[in-house]
Amino acid sequence: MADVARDAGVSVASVSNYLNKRPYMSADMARRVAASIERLGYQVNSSARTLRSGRTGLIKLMIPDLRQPYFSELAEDVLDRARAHGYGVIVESTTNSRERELDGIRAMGTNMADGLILSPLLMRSDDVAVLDGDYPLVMLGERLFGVDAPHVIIGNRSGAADATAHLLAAGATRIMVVGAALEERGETSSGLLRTRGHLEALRAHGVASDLDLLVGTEGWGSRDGALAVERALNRGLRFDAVLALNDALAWGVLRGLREHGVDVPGDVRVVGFDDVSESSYMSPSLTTVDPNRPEVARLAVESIVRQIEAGGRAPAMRVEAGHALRTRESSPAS
Amino acid sequence: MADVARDAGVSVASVSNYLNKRPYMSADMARRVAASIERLGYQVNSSARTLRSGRTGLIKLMIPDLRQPYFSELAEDVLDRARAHGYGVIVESTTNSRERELDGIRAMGTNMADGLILSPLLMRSDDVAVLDGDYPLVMLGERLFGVDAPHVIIGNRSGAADATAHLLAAGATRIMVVGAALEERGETSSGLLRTRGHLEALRAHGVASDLDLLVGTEGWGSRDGALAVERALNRGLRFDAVLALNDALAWGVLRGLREHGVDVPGDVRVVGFDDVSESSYMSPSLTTVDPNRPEVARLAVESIVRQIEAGGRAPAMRVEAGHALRTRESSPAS
DNA sequence: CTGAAAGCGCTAACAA
DNA sequence: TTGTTAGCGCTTTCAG
Repeated sequence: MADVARDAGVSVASVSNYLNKRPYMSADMARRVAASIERLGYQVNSSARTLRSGRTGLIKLMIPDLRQPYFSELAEDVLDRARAHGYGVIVESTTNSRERELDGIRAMGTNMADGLILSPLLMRSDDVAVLDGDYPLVMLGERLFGVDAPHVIIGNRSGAADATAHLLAAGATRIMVVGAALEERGETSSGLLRTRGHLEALRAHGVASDLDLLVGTEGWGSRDGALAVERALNRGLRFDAVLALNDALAWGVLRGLREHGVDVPGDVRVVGFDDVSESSYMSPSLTTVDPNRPEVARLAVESIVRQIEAGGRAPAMRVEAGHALRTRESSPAS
Repeated sequence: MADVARDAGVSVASVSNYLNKRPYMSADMARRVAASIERLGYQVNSSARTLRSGRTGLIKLMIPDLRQPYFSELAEDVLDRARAHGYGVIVESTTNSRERELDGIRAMGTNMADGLILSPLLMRSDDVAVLDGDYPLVMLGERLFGVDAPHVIIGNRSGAADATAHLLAAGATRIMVVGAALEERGETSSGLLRTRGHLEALRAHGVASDLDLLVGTEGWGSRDGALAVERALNRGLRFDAVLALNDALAWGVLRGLREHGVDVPGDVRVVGFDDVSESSYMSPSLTTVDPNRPEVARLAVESIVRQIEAGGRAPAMRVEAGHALRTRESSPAS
């Protein structure tokens, strides 16, 4: 920078002013500085800028697993919005490890990033203390409401309820829920919330629920969905519809049913959750709940940027992204 | 840090020594420093460390699109290997924009990251100059060999050749290639290389190639695959096998065929490329070329880390990750 | 083995 | 409007 200043015959401060687009600069000086920068091929050293200004220009995004299409698509959306605001993104996948999740959060103390967008999966409510701090933070999903920071929530309950209502309207009487989760010591999770939404819808429609139809899975991948169907069919479980709690599970369900000669939607209707892009191209194409991922990303990034600019964490609040049922072949509108 | 030094009754230099695990420290001092750090909850400020040491502890990963399962799985693998070496990863998706690709590369001049792992998509050979520099760099894929840096290549040609040989052995005579690319002013691309591998295999087996069977697509998503089949069928193209140049295309192909009542593998066999995890759970499950993604990630990260530790870019060289055909239902072993 | 001190390159008061 | 200058918090010689 000193070189540029010398070359342009101005002070380093003026170069800094130019770089940071500060007002009150003669057009002439701006021109000269610009020319010198160009000639010398100067580029700011971001570490120095960071040390002095306290800003890294980086947002940290922590998600459970990039291999889940839902999260990779979300990450892409976040990258996109962040770039629009001039920020880079450090992506961290917690790979379903609670320790990694906690470590990643603790690392915020080293000022590697200006803010954190966190989609927690395994943290427990007694872990929320690690999130204490004044750095900008946005929580994604509906977990951990004890945290005093903005939450961008998705319609887990209402989305699942809509999906269930849709199946009931189509005449389903026995809906198997794949990926279902039941109350676990006060913790919330997408699975739990979606399951709950489903049960609420059943109740609202006066349909009795059958615990046998709530099928838990180890993970939330296609493999788990296929396995769940396999096992259900083998033990003679009767069902005329499946609500898979995410699309990857639903793909596996479609495959599992197909393998057993069960026609979709003829014999069994299937609905997923997430509206991952490939779901339109399954055969049959998948009816699913669209949680409006781009909106989630937009709200999250905007909040984090606002907090960064304001210089600290914003108080707890909830914004919801809205959702919609995408009706396709696996469970056409009745 | 000064606080810690004061609290422990030592100099800041000793604290720094402790932090950086330098040798020659009395066990007693180490203990005291550790205790003070613990008590004060001290965490190093990475910007200051970076400014002074010139190392960010960050690797930049540039890929075309996180929504492509191939790239999100690759990114996850890279994240994993990088973490194993103590590095964080700044992910940048170039979203199929050449300008963005170039901008991202230029930003390396600001020392935001210690090294760059680049999977180029749209750069042209006349753009390679932007990659000039001494910073650690690893190129992914088989493009841009003019760049003087290590390349981790995948078996595009040989993988496609194997897939083709497999189809021919199964009795296929007319193989439609979906996503095919032909020579374009000296540029290489995965599509081109895979197409070339296919043609080579045809030739090796004495099978005439029919240009009509080389079908280009706009993108490489399921949608493009489904459209390609749709159009081929509509214009009466005859084929008894499909080589889709990536799995997402293949999924679309499976759907397209299914919609038209074409049985897979009975009427038409289908093979993909990438062995993305969900491909095992399509119905039928997809035969595909496994490019050994984890190995690609491992080689890339190890090379970049080695370069970072050596303090600069390594000379051009090629390491290949190896590949294997995964035979599944869409084209069983004959 | 430990401490003192000189910057890394930049930004932001403050002065001019 | 532009210039001077004091650090940001750490690492790293170099002395002791």
